[in-house]
Amino acid sequence: MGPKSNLPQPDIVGRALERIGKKPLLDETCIVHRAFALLADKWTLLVLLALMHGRKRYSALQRQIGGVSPKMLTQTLRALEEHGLVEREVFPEVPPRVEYALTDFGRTLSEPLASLCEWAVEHEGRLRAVLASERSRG
Amino acid sequence: MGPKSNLPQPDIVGRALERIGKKPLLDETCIVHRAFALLADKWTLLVLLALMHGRKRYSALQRQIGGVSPKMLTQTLRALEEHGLVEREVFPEVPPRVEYALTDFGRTLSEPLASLCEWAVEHEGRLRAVLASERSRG
DNA sequence: CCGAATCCAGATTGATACTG
DNA sequence: CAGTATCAATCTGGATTCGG
Repeated sequence: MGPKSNLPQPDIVGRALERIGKKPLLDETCIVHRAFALLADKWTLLVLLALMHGRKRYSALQRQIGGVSPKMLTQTLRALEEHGLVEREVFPEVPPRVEYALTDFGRTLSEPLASLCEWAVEHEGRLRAVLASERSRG
Repeated sequence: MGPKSNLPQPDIVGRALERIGKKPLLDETCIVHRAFALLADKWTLLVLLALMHGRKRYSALQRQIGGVSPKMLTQTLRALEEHGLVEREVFPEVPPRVEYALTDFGRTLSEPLASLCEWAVEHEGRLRAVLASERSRG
């Protein structure tokens, strides 16, 4: 986002870490630590990713995110709503309809999320191998 | 993987999602779902990020990652090792020394991780506000 | 009918003490 | 120094139930 592009080193992580500040690293007041605490959750990233496609109903989310129980989906959505990343809209209809959508703030996560997705897709072969060997050992 | 680069829209997420495939979205066989399951853990991202700086000893990691207990640090490191993202090296010395470092595979996560860090730093103000209001409500 | 709250069993996490 | 053991606490998820 920042037009700060004349840095000599191509070390993307180094650059990002420099921007974090001069903290030792990752102590609990560090914003990166805090941010990861919000996102690094079993369902949160998947819900955000699902909503990147656009506004969705509760039941659509439940169908698309395989394995999520209604309880955890609701819980995850409520947390995202509290954090200002997702908006919840209730339609007073019968049968009831509830829709969820990313807020503007939520949409700012599209780049990091897409980056993670691309990583997963790019390394699918190795990942599947890792996961397979993990299962065989229990 | 496919060199499919003549898409008209600059929608980074849409592009990433298209590259995931034509799956409905995020079912449990989807590699994105699987990959997130490996990474979306309370400590995993922080440990990986800490190791982006370079090779580190166990105690250095514990000091830098505020709040992590030895049990969870060991558990997280062992999982990362099993997944091929981190390498563990034991030096037969007294006192004992164990060092951890990212593997080549682990380093492929530098871009997504940096992207997340930049997001956190860029939105630090709003994030801190969100976290503050969360604490006040319990 | 759809969205969500409750209850309870099982898994996960964490603080602390301890060992090689 | 680098972990393991132990036990308490928290979190998770599925079944069931409720409410509009």
